[in-house]
Amino acid sequence: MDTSIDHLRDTFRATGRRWTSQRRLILGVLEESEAHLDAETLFFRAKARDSDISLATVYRTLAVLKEMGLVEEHRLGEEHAHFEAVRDQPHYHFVCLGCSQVIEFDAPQMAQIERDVSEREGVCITNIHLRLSGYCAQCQETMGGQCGNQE
Amino acid sequence: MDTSIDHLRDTFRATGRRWTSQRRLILGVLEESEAHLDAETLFFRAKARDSDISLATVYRTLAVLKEMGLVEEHRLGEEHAHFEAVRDQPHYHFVCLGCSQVIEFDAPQMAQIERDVSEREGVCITNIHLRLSGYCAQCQETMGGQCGNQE
DNA sequence: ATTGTAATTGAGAATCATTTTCAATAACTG
DNA sequence: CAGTTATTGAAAATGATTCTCAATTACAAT
Repeated sequence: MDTSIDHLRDTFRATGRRWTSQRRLILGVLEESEAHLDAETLFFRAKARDSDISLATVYRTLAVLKEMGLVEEHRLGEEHAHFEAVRDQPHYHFVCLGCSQVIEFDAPQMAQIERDVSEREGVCITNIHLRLSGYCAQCQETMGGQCGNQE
Repeated sequence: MDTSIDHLRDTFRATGRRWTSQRRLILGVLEESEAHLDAETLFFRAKARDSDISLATVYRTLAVLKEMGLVEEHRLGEEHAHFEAVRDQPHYHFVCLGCSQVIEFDAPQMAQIERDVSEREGVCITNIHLRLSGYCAQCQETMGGQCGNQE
């Protein structure tokens, strides 16, 4: 039978890439994690299972997985990138400026925006990044109900 | 009379900040530029008028202007940040993966998304970053009509 | 205007995330 | 199994941004 892992391996081979233990490992960690891992966190989780893996390999593998459309990169804060395995339905992110928690949400209106912009500007859209920021319910309480305007 | 520049100076003073020639210069360059300058470009344009200004001051000033809500920072590519003076109506960005051109657009549907998310999640939203990427009309032609899916 | 003070500056060093180099290794091909 | 070459680990390199520190300068109070 043709498992999803087998299929993945073939996808790698078909593009002249190799299906290495490091790549299997990194993809595994990504898929079984809550989303939004940064490279460092991913590196430590991978290292727990293969103490020889290097941070450079993590970055290289993430680049390959992005190229293959299996992983998305997000800038949730200004600092460093976060990565998540691509899932079926698209989703967007809210980041709390107080506690840094990330809330995922869907927004059906995006489809319309995409259509509008494509048509109006004649462009072809392949990626959508929507990031809202502000304060989550708890942080609003802590701050006494105010809700400023800095990022 | 109370010009907008006078008002700006007072805003600086009121928060214990100083209204320096460097800050005036940087704000000036930002406001008379097409949007989306990166720090380096801004630095060179400022340097043309004050050869002593340093890149560190550009970054420091941008940080202050962001804090004051006068400037927004965007990640239009993965590499470095771009900055633009805040204008009245919000707008969003499309970035062409072929030629890197940036197209600004408005999306009235965002207001509804903002309301939906605020209510559903109990959050308070202070910032919205929407970035679409893909291929502009010209780049689509050059590539022969295909429109892939990598960022 | 003069002076004291504290914010700001320029220059360069430092930091942080990420990428590259290079020799050694290991995945695939025949 | 052997040859080719993509991939790897380690460390150096890069690029963007931030920090350090002594010198300067804006502002407030004389």
